[in-house]
Amino acid sequence: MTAPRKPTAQKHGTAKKPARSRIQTRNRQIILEAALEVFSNNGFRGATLDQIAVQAGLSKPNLLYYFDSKEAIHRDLLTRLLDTWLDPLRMLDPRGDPQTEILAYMRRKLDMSRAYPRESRLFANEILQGAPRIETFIRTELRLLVDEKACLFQAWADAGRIARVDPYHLIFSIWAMTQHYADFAAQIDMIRDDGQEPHAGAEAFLEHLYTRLLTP
Amino acid sequence: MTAPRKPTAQKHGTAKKPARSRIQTRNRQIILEAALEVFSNNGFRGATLDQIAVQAGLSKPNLLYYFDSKEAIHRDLLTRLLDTWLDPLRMLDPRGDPQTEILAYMRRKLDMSRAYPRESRLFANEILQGAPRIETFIRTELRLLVDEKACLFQAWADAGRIARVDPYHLIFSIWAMTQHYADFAAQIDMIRDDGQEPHAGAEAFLEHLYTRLLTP
DNA sequence: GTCTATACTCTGATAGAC
DNA sequence: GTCTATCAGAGTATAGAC
Repeated sequence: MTAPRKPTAQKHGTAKKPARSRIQTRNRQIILEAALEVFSNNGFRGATLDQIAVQAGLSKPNLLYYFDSKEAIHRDLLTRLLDTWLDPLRMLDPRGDPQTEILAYMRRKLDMSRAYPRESRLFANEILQGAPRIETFIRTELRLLVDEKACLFQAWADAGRIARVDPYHLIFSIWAMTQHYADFAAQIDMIRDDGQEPHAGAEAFLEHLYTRLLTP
Repeated sequence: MTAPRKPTAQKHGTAKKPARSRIQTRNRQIILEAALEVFSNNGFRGATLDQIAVQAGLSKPNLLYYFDSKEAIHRDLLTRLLDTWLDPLRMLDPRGDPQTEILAYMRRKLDMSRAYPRESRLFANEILQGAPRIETFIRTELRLLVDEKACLFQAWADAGRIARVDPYHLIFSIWAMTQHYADFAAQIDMIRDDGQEPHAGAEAFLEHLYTRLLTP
């Protein structure tokens, strides 16, 4: 079964990525999935290893066999999240039609918020606490990308291709609007009190809103 | 010194509100102020009585002389908050001009978010965790008020006095947009990286946005 | 009313058998 | 790799002197 693996001599000096067996990868995945559930609902301090262990169907010491610490699990989760967090904005094409592009961006963010509400809440928890663990990410990668796209929006406005609006507030508003349906889902559910998912009707509303806002 | 107080016979059966001396009221106030600071930055589980005690300049046991428990401090804080949380929406006048009224409501929410960012984050923390302690409030008082105003917005739209938009999403969007500047202030500050307060420019942007959206 | 000392519980992490 | 047992520290709450 297991093909005789070479000693995997870690060619590149420091043993950064220890080769992982199938069962290792699988269990790490199970733990991360469970941890996402628990961290997103309770925040870092509110979550306990016990909860995560139960959710994962593993024992507490076993969790710590796969990860160095509670902190390490959380860090891993955040790192993976940030990796994809920027994609929707990155995909925004400077050569496309301005209004179409911005609406498509809003739609991608809304889709992410619907497909990955736990990731959104994990992120929201982190920002609410002052973003201690992702400050670098925000100050560098995110900031750079936002500046770049804000510049583009400004150029579009200057050229009369979209209405004159502050490009930064435009981006903030898209974040606020789309993430709200994931982060405040509990409130929305309780107010609606029908069986509908919190995002129901949001796309049509936001399309209408941003079309109105951006048409020159 | 202490004037011989009558046994304060608590006329109304159960001793609900023990009469409080000046120093009691004052210290309770100091504790609540400190607790707001700590809870809003760390969430309920993330906050410790030690932090609150230091922030308040009192000893830990002294905190528990004025409040029964950590939970009690938090509950008191939330109760006071919810009391005023609905005011901006309550003030919305059915007899006023629709667009003016909705814009004024947005402005009041934005002003609250600027003047009371810690309260906003306290609330956000609570919702993020699934609103366990304020579920009743949301399902009754808040829901009732929202339903009432949503009904009004619908009537205004039917009468052609504002554009046709989903009234619930309209309200959600105002919450999302205005609270974002308090709840995600850390992120906004890091992206802007000028000295400006997070709310800078928000009012003009949102006025423009909602004027565009609502004009029939 | 306020403080020091302390009891007790929860939780992150480790030891060591299997 | 996984488990039981357990430690050490943090954190809420109480006792009791002043």
